[in-house]
Amino acid sequence: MQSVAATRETNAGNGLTERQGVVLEEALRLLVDGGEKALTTAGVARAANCSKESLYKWFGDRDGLLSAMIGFQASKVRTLDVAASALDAESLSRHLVVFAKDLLEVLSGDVSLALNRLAIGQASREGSKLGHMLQERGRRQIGRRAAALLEAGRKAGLLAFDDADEAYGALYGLVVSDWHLKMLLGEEAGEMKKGFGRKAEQAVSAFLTLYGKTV
Amino acid sequence: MQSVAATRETNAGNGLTERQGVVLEEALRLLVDGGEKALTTAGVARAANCSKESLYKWFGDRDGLLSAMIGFQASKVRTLDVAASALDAESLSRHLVVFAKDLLEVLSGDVSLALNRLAIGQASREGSKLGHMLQERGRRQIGRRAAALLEAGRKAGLLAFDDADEAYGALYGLVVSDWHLKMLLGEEAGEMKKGFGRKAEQAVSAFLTLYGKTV
DNA sequence: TGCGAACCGTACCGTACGGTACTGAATTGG
DNA sequence: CCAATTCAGTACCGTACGGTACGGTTCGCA
Repeated sequence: MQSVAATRETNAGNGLTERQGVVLEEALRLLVDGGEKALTTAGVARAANCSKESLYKWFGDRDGLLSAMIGFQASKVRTLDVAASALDAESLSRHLVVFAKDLLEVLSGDVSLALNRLAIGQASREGSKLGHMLQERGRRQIGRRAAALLEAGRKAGLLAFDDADEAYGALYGLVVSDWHLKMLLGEEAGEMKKGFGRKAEQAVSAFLTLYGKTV
Repeated sequence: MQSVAATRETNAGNGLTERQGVVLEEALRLLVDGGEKALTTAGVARAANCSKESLYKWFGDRDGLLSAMIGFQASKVRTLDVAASALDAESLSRHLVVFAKDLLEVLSGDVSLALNRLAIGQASREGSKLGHMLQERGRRQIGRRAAALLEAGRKAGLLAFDDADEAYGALYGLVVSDWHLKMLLGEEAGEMKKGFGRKAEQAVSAFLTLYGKTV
């Protein structure tokens, strides 16, 4: 990085320089590969070719680094808004299946699993600050996408529910079941990914049986 | 263990002396209170009034202690077998609701959450040995209870499903949804426990809509 | 050309943890 | 009453980590 013009925050509204983004990327790679234990300040500095002093200047302390990693990763995942096109029963079903597959893909991603493990590990102490961040910045996003989809389905007379949260909870549970926990516990994700398509279709079919208006 | 007479394993078939059981109990308390970071060998020794040397003699190393803790806790949770009584639609529903509530109670328990957090934290490295233990000794138990219940329902002509695992997956998902993850991430469990009853009934109702034979 | 800011690389410090070794007390069996 | 075993308590060692300080270098800027 050189002249301040080029160093200026190029990374959305994060207040992060691109150099810092590169460092966070490297830190995420370390976390994914070796878990929290591998995420040492010296290790990050070595991997990213920066000095520990810079790390502390940019992120304050180790916890600040962790928070920045979660915020950084969340900022990269933009949930595309559903084009509120006219829905019929068939297109709603297709949209739901796509959503279900995306959900499974996101939850089984390397970085997602690593960050969830990190936040869960820190949940006992420290008031679960990271847990709230992950919940807010991650789940809320995909939850909004689902809520919009469900609401559109209801507006189109294709779905019937009183409580949108309850309906979303059912959809989430049918799609994810205990797969997420199994993956967090270390079950090989590679073997399970093949079943995502079938699982998504089954879950959506069941969800429509519960909440669909069409017979 | 020495003269084998006085020190004999009094704790089921675990090969554990009762003294060792007390130590593990204390270790679990430390883990629940302060997370993995609080579970130091010196801390356990101090809390349990034993020497570090004894800890290493009994459990080998720190990982052995962790494994022993999981095995010890699992050995205390005995899943009562369902009395294969004659089922009608109403009693099946009641049994399912009880199962759902028990499931939520177990998953939201202090020790369960702490051990799951511990195993998840260790999942990245070490081939997730603890994760498999937890999966095998914990989930398998309650899964068997559910499988027996579902099978009884099918035998009685009250449930219709081809794949028992799939049906159980749906039941689990409808009951638990994302509550488990939220609690693992540090969401206050106290506030949520009030909703367990309603949640269980809703989930069972939905499950019977999907897999019940009675109209 | 000289100044200052940012930064890399490394050395350093205090601490805390896992694991081992030793000592003295208690208990047991003969 | 004595010898043997176990164990608590403590001291100790090596290591690794979080955090800080410093020398040297690059680069923009005047």
